[in-house]
Amino acid sequence: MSGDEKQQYHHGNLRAALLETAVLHLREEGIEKLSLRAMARELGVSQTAPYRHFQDRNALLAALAADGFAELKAATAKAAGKYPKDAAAALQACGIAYVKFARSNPERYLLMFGPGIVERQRYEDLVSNSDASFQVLLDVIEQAQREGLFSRKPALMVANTAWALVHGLSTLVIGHLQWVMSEKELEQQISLATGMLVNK
Amino acid sequence: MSGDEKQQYHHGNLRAALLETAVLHLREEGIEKLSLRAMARELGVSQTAPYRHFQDRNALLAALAADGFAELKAATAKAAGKYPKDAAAALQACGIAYVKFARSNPERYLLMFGPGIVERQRYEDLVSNSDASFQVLLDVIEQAQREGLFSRKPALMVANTAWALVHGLSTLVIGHLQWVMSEKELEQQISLATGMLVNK
DNA sequence: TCGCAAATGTTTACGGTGAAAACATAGTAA
DNA sequence: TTACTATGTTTTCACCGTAAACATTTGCGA
Repeated sequence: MSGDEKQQYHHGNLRAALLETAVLHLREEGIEKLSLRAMARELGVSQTAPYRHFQDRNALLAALAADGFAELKAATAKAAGKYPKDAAAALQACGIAYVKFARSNPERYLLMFGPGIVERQRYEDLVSNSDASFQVLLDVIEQAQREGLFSRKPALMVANTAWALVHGLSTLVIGHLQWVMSEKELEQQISLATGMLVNK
Repeated sequence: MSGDEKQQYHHGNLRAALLETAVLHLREEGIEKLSLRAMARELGVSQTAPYRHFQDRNALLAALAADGFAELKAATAKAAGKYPKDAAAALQACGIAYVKFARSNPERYLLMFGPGIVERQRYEDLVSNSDASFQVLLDVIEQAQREGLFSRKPALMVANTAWALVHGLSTLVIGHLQWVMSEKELEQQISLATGMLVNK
């Protein structure tokens, strides 16, 4: 795109630019205030230009959430990958990475799991990215079962439980607790929680 | 007041009526679409009348959430009260009641814990009702510890874990899972989850 | 009982929003 | 060059939240 400042009719990369500034706006003002018009203004583009790239506001939010799930998956997968031979440790690392993601992207996390997007199932890659991020956790759990943990418990229910736990910790840590804590305390909390699951 | 249908200047009970129809609108359309004007119209009242009872839209939502927490507290307390001598059973019952509340009031639940309300701490009874509903769970946990469960673990962290678990199950059951299940399966899932906590 | 203040509604008005429709321009491939 | 397609723009509409000024009712103290 070069460095010259000429006013161009075509922005050149509006879609990406929209998503980028949307993340910023989301972080600073929350979902309710996120306005297509304001973003268009900020990008020096007409108020209806965004509609060339997203069917409507909801679609923009869905894309934002889909990206979020991709990042979440990457973060947890990376953490879990560090302990290929110790599923309990992997689970714990995974949980920590999960909650940290939520903690450092609170508004986006709430968008991903909140009521902000209607008819989510209509957005293919939102669904698939979401499933993929769950799969990471599921894999860890299954690995754990191969190592003898969670014996005689239905795998899926265990995975549900584990996910519920980290998801719950995340949403609570994000906004609804005074007991939000230091990095260190947070890790202890997560360790204790996941530890209770693996029965240590 | 009375039963005659005369057009009256004063509605008589606008505040309560607003909250009531807000619950309905919330259930049917979600928070984003909930509009003061639409509600006013539906109640046959001018579009600015609601502002006599709520400072702004946010305050209305806060009141709605506060009511929700009161109901949640009542539901869990009632469930827990059935097992005064068996904390593990009480915890389980409490969890089931909690998730069922969320499941039957999904939009409201998401309002209570989501980003829909800004500056929650500014609304006194939202904060106090929220705290009170947490207290129910905390009491059960402490009772459990007196019975010897969760030995040698910090009480607060255990409570956090328990809350995270039921909260996580709730939000997941509400909207983000295909594995949303029958009433029976749900209870099994919760039993397994809380069971894993109490180490059974 | 009267009268007045507070509570509750109404009218009007402003600026912001999502979105549809018709039109303009730029880039691309024949 | 020429036509097609992708991308922006202008204009327009129907909403929305909410502030200000005004009206009516109600309830309470004299």
